[in-house]
Amino acid sequence: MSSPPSNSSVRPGYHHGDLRQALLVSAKQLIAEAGIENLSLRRLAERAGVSRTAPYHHFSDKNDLLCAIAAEGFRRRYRAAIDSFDDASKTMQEKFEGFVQDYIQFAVDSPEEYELMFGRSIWKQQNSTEELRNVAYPCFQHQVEMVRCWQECGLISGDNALRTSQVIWGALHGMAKLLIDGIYTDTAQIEDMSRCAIKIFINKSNYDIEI
Amino acid sequence: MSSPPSNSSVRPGYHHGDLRQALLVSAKQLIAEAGIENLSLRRLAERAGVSRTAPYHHFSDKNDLLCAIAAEGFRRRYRAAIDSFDDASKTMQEKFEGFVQDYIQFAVDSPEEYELMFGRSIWKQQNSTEELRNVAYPCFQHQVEMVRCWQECGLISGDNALRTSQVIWGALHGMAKLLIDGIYTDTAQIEDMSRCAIKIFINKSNYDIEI
DNA sequence: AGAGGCATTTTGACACTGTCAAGATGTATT
DNA sequence: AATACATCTTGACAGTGTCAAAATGCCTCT
Repeated sequence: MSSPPSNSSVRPGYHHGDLRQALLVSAKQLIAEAGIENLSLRRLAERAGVSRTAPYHHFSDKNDLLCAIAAEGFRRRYRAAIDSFDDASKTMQEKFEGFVQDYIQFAVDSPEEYELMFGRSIWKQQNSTEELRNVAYPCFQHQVEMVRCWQECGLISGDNALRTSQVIWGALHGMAKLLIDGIYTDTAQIEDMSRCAIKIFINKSNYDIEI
Repeated sequence: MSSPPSNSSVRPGYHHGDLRQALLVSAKQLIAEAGIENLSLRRLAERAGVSRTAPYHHFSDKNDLLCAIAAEGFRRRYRAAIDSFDDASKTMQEKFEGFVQDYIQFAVDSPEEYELMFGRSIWKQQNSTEELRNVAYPCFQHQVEMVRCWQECGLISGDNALRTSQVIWGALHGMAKLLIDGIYTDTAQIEDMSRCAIKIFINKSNYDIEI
């Protein structure tokens, strides 16, 4: 078969081929293995077979690299969220329940990636790249719009979608953080916690279908 | 006046006097100024006027130092929480509202201390000291007990105090984190957010007093 | 084809960091 | 006074992010 024109990682273009992509791949791998705090550009370079400072011609900064990885994650999450919410075969309540459970599950399944995407390191001060903001903010905005829908159909009470969304996201983010940071140590409670959160946020009058 | 026997920081006991205490004080100061990630034992030692490795005779580790500071913070928070909840002049609803607002306010006022106490660095893996756990867990437990009270008096719905407490704490922790980590950038919304959270968590039937 | 320009990579260096091993210093106890 | 012990210092090692300058290879233009 002839190689497809869009894919990379095979053609040796210049010196290395596609260092930028290789670095991103290795970085994600290293982060998943040992956590963000154990990611070093030097080891990354070594693993890619280049010298210590080679990465600096593809990322201005270590922070820049982290932002790029996070941006990738946001793009993926955004698409998944949209696909899930636009699934016509699901009721509004199912969509909300799915949103809650998927959110927590993502954090628990990929704690290091979650830590990177929503952690302070890339958001603190002026650390966030413009690219990161451009892809993350729509992702956040989408959550507000979903909450607005759930409010309009009566599933969730309240009129201010932004405030309500901030509280709900806060709850999911907080539970996720407490879990993956090691404060909530009993991971067997995850499902129960999610259910409890759903119960609290959904209008009582609408919540007589389930168990 | 003769110096009181309990206080320290004045008497030059051995070489330095009370290095351990001096390090804790300087560390808290440095953290408040520049954040946890910018705290280095070396600069700490320099500021205390001792050599780079002197701190290692009072703390086995950098992590050990951080845990000690966090433990101090938990002791203070625990006392404040108890004092507030045991205040007989406040209604149950006032206590809950105070709990929510105080929690967020503490995080916003002392973001670096909050980050240290509830951040991953001291909780991840086996990082937490036994001393830290011994003082932090009762603090967490107290929150569960408060929620149980609020449930028993009908202010908050649900029967499982632990689960409900996990969700409520999660929400507060999440909102606090999103604020101090720089994802929620508009700090003017703090009060509104707190109010919205209170409204969501309090039983609707009980919530006809306020505005 | 040759030459210049440019992206890419490397080597060297600097200023940091946490932490260990040995030795020196002072305090307290016998 | 001598010995034991806590405390502190010096030196060293292995890391880290990042900059400056030099080297290398690819592409394009003449």
